[in-house]
Amino acid sequence: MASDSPKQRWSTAEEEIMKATYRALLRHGYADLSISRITDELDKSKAAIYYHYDTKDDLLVAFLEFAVDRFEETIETETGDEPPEDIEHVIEKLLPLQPDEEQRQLQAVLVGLRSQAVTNEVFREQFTQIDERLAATVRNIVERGIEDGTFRDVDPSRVAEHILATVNGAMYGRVTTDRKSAAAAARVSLASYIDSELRRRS
Amino acid sequence: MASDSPKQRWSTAEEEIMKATYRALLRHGYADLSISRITDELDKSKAAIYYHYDTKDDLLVAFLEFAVDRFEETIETETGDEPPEDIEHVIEKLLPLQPDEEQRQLQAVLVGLRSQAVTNEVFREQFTQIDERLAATVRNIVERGIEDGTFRDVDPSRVAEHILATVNGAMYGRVTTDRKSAAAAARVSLASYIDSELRRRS
DNA sequence: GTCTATAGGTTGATAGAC
DNA sequence: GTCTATCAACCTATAGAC
Repeated sequence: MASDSPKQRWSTAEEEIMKATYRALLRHGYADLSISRITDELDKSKAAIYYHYDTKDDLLVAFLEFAVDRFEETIETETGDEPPEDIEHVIEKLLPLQPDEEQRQLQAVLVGLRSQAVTNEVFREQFTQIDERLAATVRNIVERGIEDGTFRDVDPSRVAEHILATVNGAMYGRVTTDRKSAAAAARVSLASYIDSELRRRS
Repeated sequence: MASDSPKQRWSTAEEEIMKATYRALLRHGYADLSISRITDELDKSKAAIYYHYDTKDDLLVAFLEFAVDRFEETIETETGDEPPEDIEHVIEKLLPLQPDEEQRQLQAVLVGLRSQAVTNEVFREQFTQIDERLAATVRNIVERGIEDGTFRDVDPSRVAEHILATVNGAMYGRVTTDRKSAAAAARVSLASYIDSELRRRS
């Protein structure tokens, strides 16, 4: 009942396994991930992993949740009451102009996991929900902007999907190509779009 | 010397292997691709594959070229002289409103390959070039539009990156989520953006 | 060029001791 | 909960016959 002791999702051992999986994925990528390679990053044996997870698939599903949690923590967005700034804020969280190493790594791992969504239904459901939540966040901001008169009477859903697709695509390009300034260029153009197409002329 | 017999990139046997690899990737995804699984889709033995390709890696690099060729064939764009329509044309090629099964499959395979670009330099260089060519195509159209007065004096490079990111992101979402109408919504909003932000008011 | 057979290594997973 | 030792299955790759 106390305010601390928040229901733990991961025991200490499990969290160590998740972190080792994270490091192994960074080093080898999803296609070359194996239990042995996770063990290489972990101060435990293979059998220890199988004590906590029945199969490799179970471990991967758990890791997907772990990575998604981390992702959604980093974009947790305390939303203000200035729609244009709120949108900028969300975009900066999703597609930082100058991402630090931690952000780049998490995105790289997520892209590896997300590609599995093509053939794995559990993964696809997770990423469907992620995009659903992100689109809803943007849509809500646009709706508020329309109500308070900051934004034109656009279709909030369409605009939200446009923004989400651009941000996702720019991030995708950032981790799968060497086109260093492409993501920033897309972001600048997106901001200018929001300003000119969304914002009501005064 | 004759106009036919264009330098063949793939022998008959090699093309059969590439097509079998394609089918195996569709069925199992990149992470679970093996020579045996390619053989399952092929009327040849494992040894036959190793006669044509020294290692699995060599085969995968060859397949990457094969898939990229197919992709660039499908978007080969006979460009007209009406910039707004040319852009619409390119976008429809990259992100069809109603993709047929063949288009969906090729995109699914490409997303699987592209995720390898995160950890594999050869793959990353290929996708860097693909995006470079696509961005250049869009940029050229925008530049022509500015010159002939159809478009406003926007930054062609930024706008091109914006369009490419949106299209890539919407395609990415299409093959990795179940959000069926998201891609179409993004495309409609993108078209409206091009019309309102790019097109010069008359 | 393609085959069968096989070598040698790694994989996911388990048994049994502590 | 974690360990070592082990297994069968599968993997990439090659040898040698045709």
